[in-house]
Amino acid sequence: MATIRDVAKAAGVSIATVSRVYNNQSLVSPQTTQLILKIADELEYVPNSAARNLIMRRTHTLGVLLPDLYGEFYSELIRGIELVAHRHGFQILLSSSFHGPEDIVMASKAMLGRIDGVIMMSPDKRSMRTAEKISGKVPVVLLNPGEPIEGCHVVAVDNFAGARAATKHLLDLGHRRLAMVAGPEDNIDALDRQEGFRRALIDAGLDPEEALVIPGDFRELSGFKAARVIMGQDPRPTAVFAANDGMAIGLMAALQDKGLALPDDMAVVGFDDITLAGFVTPPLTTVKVDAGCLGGRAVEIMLETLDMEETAPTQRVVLPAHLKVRSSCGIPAGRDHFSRRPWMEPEPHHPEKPVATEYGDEEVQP
Amino acid sequence: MATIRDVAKAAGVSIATVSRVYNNQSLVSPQTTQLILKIADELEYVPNSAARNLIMRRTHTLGVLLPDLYGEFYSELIRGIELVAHRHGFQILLSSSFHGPEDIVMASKAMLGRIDGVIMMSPDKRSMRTAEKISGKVPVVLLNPGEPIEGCHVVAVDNFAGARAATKHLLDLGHRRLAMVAGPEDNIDALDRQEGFRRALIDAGLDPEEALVIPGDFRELSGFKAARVIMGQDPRPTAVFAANDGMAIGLMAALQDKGLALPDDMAVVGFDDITLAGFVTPPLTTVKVDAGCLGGRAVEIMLETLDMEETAPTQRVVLPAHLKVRSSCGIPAGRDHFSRRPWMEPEPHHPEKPVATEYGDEEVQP
DNA sequence: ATTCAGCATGTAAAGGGTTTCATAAAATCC
DNA sequence: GGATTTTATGAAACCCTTTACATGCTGAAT
Repeated sequence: MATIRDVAKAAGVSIATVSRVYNNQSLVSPQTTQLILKIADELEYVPNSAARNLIMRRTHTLGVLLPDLYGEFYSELIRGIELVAHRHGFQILLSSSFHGPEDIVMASKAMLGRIDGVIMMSPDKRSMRTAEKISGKVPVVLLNPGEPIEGCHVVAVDNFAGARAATKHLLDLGHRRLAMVAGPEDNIDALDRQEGFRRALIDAGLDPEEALVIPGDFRELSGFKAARVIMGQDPRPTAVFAANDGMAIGLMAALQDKGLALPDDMAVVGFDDITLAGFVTPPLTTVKVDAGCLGGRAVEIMLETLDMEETAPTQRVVLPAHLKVRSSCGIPAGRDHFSRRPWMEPEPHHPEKPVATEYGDEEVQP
Repeated sequence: MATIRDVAKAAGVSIATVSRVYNNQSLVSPQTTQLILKIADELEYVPNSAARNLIMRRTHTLGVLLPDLYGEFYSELIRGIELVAHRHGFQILLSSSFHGPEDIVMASKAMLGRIDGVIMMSPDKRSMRTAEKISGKVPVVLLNPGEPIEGCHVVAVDNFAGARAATKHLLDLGHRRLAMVAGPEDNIDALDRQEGFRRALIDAGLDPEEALVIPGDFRELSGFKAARVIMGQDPRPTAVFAANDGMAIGLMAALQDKGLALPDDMAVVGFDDITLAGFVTPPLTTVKVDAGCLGGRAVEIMLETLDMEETAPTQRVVLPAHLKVRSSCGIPAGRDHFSRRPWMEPEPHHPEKPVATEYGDEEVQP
């Protein structure tokens, strides 16, 4: 592969001049620039990025560490991250599917020197300690950490409030026997959502210990299987809150298979508002989590931090999780003459429409 | 940040010795190794990856260029890529959301020197030329290219055969007035699927020009909107083939909103077999495309190529697209006593279950 | 004519590692 | 006990760039 030296030799100039053509053309005379560009093209010369990274100490790359990639949540998260990063000329160095804290440490070490910052979402609280190690080297933005980590920015989703609102909605609709399909037991989001559920029950004067909580793993099938447990109850719950939409949809499928009419025989509420949630029948009432926004916001905070040379105070952004009422919870009074899918907008999530500009209603906590 | 020099100085050894501790411990005496490790730990020294990349000419990183990240297909594709890459200690340098061929060239240039190879999926045929430029520098694996490119490996999904089989299935069920919701008109997969649809009609002695083809963009909403066009036809089609599951589900939602009973009033078939396809009601008949496998296989071919120093002959792997019959096409005779979701397996797509070992039925073309 | 600013370019020193080759000390051999 | 091999370490070259500084040159100002 041609190097800057080959080009310099062929053009009869020094490597410094070639370098200047690629970095600051105004420093080189037009004729020389043209000549070098022509020769570089013939030689198919492309500056070696690793070498530039090394000397410039700027990589235009963000490290992204995620616990998993399964499901639309992560899909949208990465999409949001990539979209904003791409817009600023940044690339993404991705690592995922960790088996433990050591694994995640290894991955982050392998990134050092090749990234300008790290955006990480921890699978569990234990692994969160990794962030402390990295934060001494490069800026870190944490996604939904259980608790804040010294020196790291945080962007979080208000899982607790969202779950509480969703549960309250069911209670307001008159339901008294509620069940929940929970997420993975070591997952921070899942835990927060479960807490929100319990809190809403307490708020309503019910005993959260009496509510049926079925373990799940965020996957559709675990929701599907949960139906059997629910159907076996006597008295049977009248409403179910699933910790994410995937499980909610799995649950709905199973309930419908067993002959239940939704939402009349059973109200179901999910969490995340994946795209498909609006397209199942009945449309799923859920809590909207803008995963793309979560990622996009994290990148913006990272880029801000990178722009300032002095270390800035750590930011903490909490994105709201809004209840999105559709039909699966039982159509609220006064809504039944609307189209079944009135929330439909012209072009949701369209690539042209920047995720990053939709943060109007976020709440910033100092 | 501590460098190898700092560690060497603190330990009273040369940088060569420190380097050897991290690369080939057997070259250094146990005592010295312990000392250096201890000091490195105190100094929080981590070898700079950019510097290693530069001199070793090995980055343990794969560049991934994708047209978009929207939807479960890309989600699973990346997941498959990452899973196999991770297992071999590789990281992923991701770039996506391109606005044109120049954009994609820029991105790939920014990767050079930081990657060992490129896995790329082109948004359109035009951009495919980019692959030629890169292939001179690093190995390239193309995902679903329109036509093969000199010097590049190819992993493709048999979109044509899949679409043909899906359409044939509808025809075999007795349907004669078919409609299709097509994908983006410059998208290679979408085009192949449309061709498969046409071919099946021709096979059945029908005129493909008479079949209604509604434009779509692979998103749920475009399927939802297509329902209006379909309902406006007279005589109305009795079956619809959607170019992907997202649009199929959107379509089903709209048809059900309009009061149609599925599959009796209208048969619907999708493409991709996203996880949710099995959980909508009625369960969606579709063509299974294992996106994770597609990505995983691409990584494996890449790693094989990287292992061999001489240039190996380019491989071409075509992954089959199997028809997956569920209920949305009208339950075939003899199936109606089965559970509505008989295909449910214990733990589909579980992370522990390696995507890479499921290639039993792929077809390799020399 | 001299001085000086400004421009185009070259020289050489980083940047942080790996690795070849050389060297000295220790272990092995006869 | 001297020759030879093995082992542990160091010196320096190298990977490919960027950039501070030096140089020579042109043209304007004095």
